[in-house]
Amino acid sequence: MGRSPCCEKAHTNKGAWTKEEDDRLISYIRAHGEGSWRSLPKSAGLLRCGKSCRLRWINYLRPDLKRGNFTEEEDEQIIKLHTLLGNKWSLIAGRLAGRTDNEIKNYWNTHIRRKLLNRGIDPATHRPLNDADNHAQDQEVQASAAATNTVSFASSASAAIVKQEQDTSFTSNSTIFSVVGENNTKVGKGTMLERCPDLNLELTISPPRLNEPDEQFKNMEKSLCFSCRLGLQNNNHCNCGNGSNIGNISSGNRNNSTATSYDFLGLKTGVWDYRRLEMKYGQ
DNA sequence: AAATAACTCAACCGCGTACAA
DNA sequence: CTTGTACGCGGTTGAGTTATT
Repeated sequence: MGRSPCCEKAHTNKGAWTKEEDDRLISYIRAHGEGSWRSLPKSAGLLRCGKSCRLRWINYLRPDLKRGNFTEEEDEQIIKLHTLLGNKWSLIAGRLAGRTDNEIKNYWNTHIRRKLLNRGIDPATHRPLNDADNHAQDQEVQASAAATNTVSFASSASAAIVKQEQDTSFTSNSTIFSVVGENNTKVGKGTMLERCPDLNLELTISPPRLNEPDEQFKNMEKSLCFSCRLGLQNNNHCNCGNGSNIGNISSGNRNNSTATSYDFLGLKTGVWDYRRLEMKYGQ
């Protein structure tokens, strides 16, 4: 299928935006709201392509943008989210108020990458540098792991870094969602990984586990909410009390036996929404 | 002070996907 | 079901800025 150009290339400005263009865009969006990017430039009297307008608004002009330097907390949050999601910058940005995907992507490439390299961690895999042997071992074990329907959250990166339980399965009433390590094994509660196994951290949808989990894992599953299991203890979606804030369970009654939906990584989710994730991220 | 290397980040480009016709 | 359009995303580029020699 042929693809039409996103806009008329002729008669459009390119490069840096002028103050006047910014003002026009801001006042137009204030009056008419976001959206209809293709027709916006003409309506707003801008000689820009719609795509360019959208980008300018989202990355620079939006009033809710934070701007300014990233804090240490934000750094760590980005690293943690990148461990889970890989280069899904928009998803990562969704978890950081006032930050854009472009901003985070740039910041990752210019600062955090270097920071991780200085720590001796490969920013692409979150594994210690020169860890090829371990990787081969992990792959071997993975080959024997049981097959499940898989939601691949990150195709390339996705390796867990220390201080995070490898098996972050949680039970949502009738369905078990598992975020499992590549070697499909669990590490006891409180165990710190001394090295970074090449965790795939794929979200899997599978029937409830039949075999009895270890006692310590039963306890862990009872005491930690999904948010905490993802290593996001400090976010405002924690609802188990182990994190800092009251959670954000949208169905209201946490103990209700009916389906419960969670605000997962900024996406209002329930059982069906996980399927949407599968469609989007499944390979 | 000048040259140039390194860095930053706004903007661009191409592709994939959702959706309407 | 097919086709066309619009949008959103991730990778890349390059102009401007800062640091170093």
